[in-house]
Amino acid sequence: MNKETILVIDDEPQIRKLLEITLESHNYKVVLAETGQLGITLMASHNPDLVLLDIELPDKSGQEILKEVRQWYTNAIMILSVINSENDIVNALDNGATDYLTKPFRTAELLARIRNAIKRNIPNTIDSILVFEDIEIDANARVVKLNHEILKLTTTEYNLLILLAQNYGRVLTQPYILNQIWGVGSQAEAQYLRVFIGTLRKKIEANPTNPKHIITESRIGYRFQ
Amino acid sequence: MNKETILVIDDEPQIRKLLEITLESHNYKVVLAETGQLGITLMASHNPDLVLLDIELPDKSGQEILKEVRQWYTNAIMILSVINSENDIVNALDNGATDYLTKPFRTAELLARIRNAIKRNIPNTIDSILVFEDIEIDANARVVKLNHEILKLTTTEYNLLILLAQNYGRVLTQPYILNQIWGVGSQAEAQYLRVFIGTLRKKIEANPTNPKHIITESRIGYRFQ
DNA sequence: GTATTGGTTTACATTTTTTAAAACCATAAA
DNA sequence: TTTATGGTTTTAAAAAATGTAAACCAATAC
Repeated sequence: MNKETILVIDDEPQIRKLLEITLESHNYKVVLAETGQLGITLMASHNPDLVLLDIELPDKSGQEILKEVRQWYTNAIMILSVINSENDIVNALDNGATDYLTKPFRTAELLARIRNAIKRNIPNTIDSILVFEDIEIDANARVVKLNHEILKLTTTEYNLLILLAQNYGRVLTQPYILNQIWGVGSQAEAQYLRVFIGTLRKKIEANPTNPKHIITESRIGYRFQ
Repeated sequence: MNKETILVIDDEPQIRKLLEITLESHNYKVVLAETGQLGITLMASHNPDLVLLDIELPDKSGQEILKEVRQWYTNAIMILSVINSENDIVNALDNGATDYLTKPFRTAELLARIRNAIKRNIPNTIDSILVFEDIEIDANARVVKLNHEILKLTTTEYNLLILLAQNYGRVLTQPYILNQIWGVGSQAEAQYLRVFIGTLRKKIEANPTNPKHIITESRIGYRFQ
């Protein structure tokens, strides 16, 4: 499964570093922002599963950010703050914060509250469905259909197809594909790729010998269309 | 609009009285319980919008209550406790508490957290009856029928089936299922899942060796159809 | 106390997937 | 025609994941 992404918006470098290390060691993907404005941009571009938001930022107050982003951002926003005033807490919660934790926080509690908050996120219903003539890929459900019939693909086959399909029309080089699917340092295993391209073609091409979807670009790589 | 109902489970009469007055003056309907056992009964009969649960009760620990009722009660449960130990907080949240507030609490903060928690309740009974060919699931009545015959399912079997059925057509990863059914940190117990998938298949599949409903997606998880 | 029920564990058989190697094919350059 | 290059197919072996039966244990009902 994909790692969950957490965006940290805090102006203190030490806090950012601390959170980055803590969260990454618990298998989250971490994105950092130093200012509120950058934070908002990153929320829009990365759509993180959770935002850790410092309420006091140099450029913009956390309360303002909350009001602004709650128009379109629906995942969890947890406030981290040195301020323990009741007024701030009430305002933050009423402005749409999911939770409010005062600094200094305890790590295990923070992590438990993060798990809790992410669990309550409303699952994204915008189905990312890609359709290419007879092939239909629903990345959300992890289901691929050929002529409306569900196809059985192995993990590697599926990952490869997704990679190609998400870059349809574009030639992906062999080293790039190998790195994406088999990880770094697998250039030597260029042979695997041919094997899996072969099995994929057998499953999705009407005529595997004369492929319509997975096109070989000799000496370069492959292209999906 | 109908008044929102809050169930208070606490053994101290002064706290009950205080909460009753505070909450009623903010236009909530309040139900009181002195013991854990009575609290559970009232949760079942009144289905309150939120439960305020003291973690230390004479007859039953709040943690036990949490584990027990989270099988069927989905609205918010807020823990109120004099205990401020990190361990208790983490356990409560991982056992399904919505929030954890230490006594003495501040009234405005409590009210803001209550508003916040109730807002996040998942509205009930939207599509409580699911039908898949020979299988009929009435989540409201907690009844599953196979060819119009009522099936006897254990709690775990039922929860697993509901989880799969509510996400029909979508592949659910093993870690996700484990977290949903057995709680946080149960990835190690991947074996349970196989056993229960097995027993479920025996009960709902015409031919358990060649399942039509619960499909295995090797290395990923399972899909219901 | 005994029986029953449901959840947990263990052990092992079975199946699926991945890796690896080798044989084979097609095409174009020498 | 031969050789080099890249691509495809087949097969075998290894590794990993899945399924199933049965033993075990705790809680509850009788």
